[in-house]
Amino acid sequence: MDYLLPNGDKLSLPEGATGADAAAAIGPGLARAALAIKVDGVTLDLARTLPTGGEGRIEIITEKSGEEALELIRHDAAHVFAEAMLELYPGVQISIGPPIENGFYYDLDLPEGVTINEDDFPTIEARMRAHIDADEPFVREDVPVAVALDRYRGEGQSYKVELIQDLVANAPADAPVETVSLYTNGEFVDLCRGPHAPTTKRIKAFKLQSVAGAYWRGDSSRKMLTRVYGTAFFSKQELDEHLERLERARANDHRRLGPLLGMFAFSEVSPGAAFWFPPGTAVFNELVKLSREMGRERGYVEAKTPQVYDSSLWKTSGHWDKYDQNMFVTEYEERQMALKPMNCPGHCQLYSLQPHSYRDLPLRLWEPGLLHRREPSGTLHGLLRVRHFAQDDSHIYCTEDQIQEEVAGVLQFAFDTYRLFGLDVRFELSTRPEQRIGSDELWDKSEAALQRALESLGLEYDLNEGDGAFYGPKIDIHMTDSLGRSWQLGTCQLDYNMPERFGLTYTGADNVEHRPVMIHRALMGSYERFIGILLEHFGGELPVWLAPLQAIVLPIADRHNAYGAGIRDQLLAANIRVELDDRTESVGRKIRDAELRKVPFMLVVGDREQETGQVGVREHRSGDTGAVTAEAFVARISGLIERRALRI
RNA sequence: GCCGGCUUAGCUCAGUGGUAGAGCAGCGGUUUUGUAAACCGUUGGUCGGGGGUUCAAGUCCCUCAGCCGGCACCA
Repeated sequence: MDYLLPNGDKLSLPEGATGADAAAAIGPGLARAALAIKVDGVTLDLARTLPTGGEGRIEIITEKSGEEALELIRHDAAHVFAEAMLELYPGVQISIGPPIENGFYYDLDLPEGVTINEDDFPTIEARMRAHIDADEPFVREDVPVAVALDRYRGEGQSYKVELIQDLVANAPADAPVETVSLYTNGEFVDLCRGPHAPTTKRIKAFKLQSVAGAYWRGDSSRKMLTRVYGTAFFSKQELDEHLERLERARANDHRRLGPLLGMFAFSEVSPGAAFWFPPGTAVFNELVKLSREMGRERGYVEAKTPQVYDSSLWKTSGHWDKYDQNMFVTEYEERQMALKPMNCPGHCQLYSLQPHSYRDLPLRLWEPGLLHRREPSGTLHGLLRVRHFAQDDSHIYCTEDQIQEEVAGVLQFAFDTYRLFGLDVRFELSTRPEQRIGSDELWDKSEAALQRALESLGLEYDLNEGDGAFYGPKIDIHMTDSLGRSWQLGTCQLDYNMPERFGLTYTGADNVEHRPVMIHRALMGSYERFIGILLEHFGGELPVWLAPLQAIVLPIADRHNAYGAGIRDQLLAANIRVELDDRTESVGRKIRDAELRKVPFMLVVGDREQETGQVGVREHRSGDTGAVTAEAFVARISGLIERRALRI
């Protein structure tokens, strides 16, 4: 059969040829370098017979193939890890061990009373190293289901038994599962779909990284297994670089930067709630001001609603049933009250307190509302997951005909917002879940409206089928933190349900009462989370308009303090966040301290500046940029702040 | 909430079951400084809280809390 190579060349191979044969036919160097072969987009072991039929496009996977190649040896490393664990901890039950982004993990059920921690890694790694040095081939074997079941029952590997049983049970009727594939390396046999590299020796560098708990099958009602994370590379150097990258990323952790910049801190007396120092509060308020200004330009109107509500409101909204575990509830004068975890019920109440005409719609209510959510202790994470936060929250009440335009407006607004920060965000469209309310026709219409809005703006998005809210589909905006963890920022959700529950109406042109549709939207999400993400994105070097401290005046000697104070006052008068460093310290010291605080502008003033009415401007990281008059500097920084410039 | 780890001065961290330490910060003094750390001195601790073992606990055990890494959760 003729196969097609990536460069367009044809490769003729006899019937029954394997991937290894293909690589050898191309050249001996490639034969040595080959890890696996990709046929029509499917990666296979080199030892497997090449499929006939199909287009026959083949590509040899080598170390140079990037992620696909790394995935192979990381998966290999997971097997070697399990192999080592079975030897070191008799009675351990193994479950699954896939490659993941940047590494692999393996979930194990350790024998009763046995735990492992990072101190055990050197021993385990040494055992893994021995298996890698032994150059054990990975051998695939397809065996009948009954054989595999017998094998794992005999070994007491109940998780493997369950996996096989589920494979059989979940197979489609027209393609029943009769065999499963086992991969053997050394004495170790693992139920595995593959593919794998030819031998363990292809793992050139690896490291176990952390141990964690993980529920079997991701189900919190099932047993918690022990998960070990690790990674593997084709060279020690790449591994070291990877570990250094992780180390450097920690420098951008907002939990480190926030206190360093004097922005916020946390205290045991209120876990999951930030204490905002004045400089952090200034940053927070800049963002609120931004959403207020941008909203006003786009027809949003600001409202204020209460913090604490009678349980009847939460019963009406449905939170009392579905969300009670996540609310702070209190009681007084024999009434049950709860702090609001969301703004929408309050906004619906506000809507219902006045009559509405179709002429009022769309009504775009905005409130930077303070929320409290009783988040489980294990979920808290700096500013990114808190119990107390404020959302740039809006609820748009509109007619069905207005949905399309309103959603497009929200997305454009989101786009405009994120562009200001240079953030590269991901949009995700989540469609109808299995458990839902409303007719399919309504869902068709809602999903189409969201999709059209995304496409009309040319936004790329991922589709999350079945992940919508029970009352409507949604578009979420995601971004990753310094360590690559994904967080949801903004959201735009269509909701036919809550207006119904609250009996909201408007009088149409036909003088008949109609039900408005509601769009929940938040763009930054919570200001807390947004600030956390911004800090990590900018590594603490926020744009001037957002910087907690925008400029600092550094007198060279004490005799310049009075002049410096004058400069500071001039900047204060122009609404610039500025300090005077009049400590009895050398300029070098003052500059170093200001650099560490990442202050965008340092204004050095000495004899020369004092005589000419100037300031010596030093920019964070760029260094001395020369002297200008104080007025010229104020004009420059004010301009940067006013137009919210991303860069100096 | 669950699994594992961690918690010593404001911060970063040392500290064999036997007298709690260093650097930085802070404070006091000297120096008056020209673009990333002047010099000298000095304050500062219920060793996260509580309980236990022991002649003796920062160190060992139990427990609670917070934090870190994951898992589940994120309406």
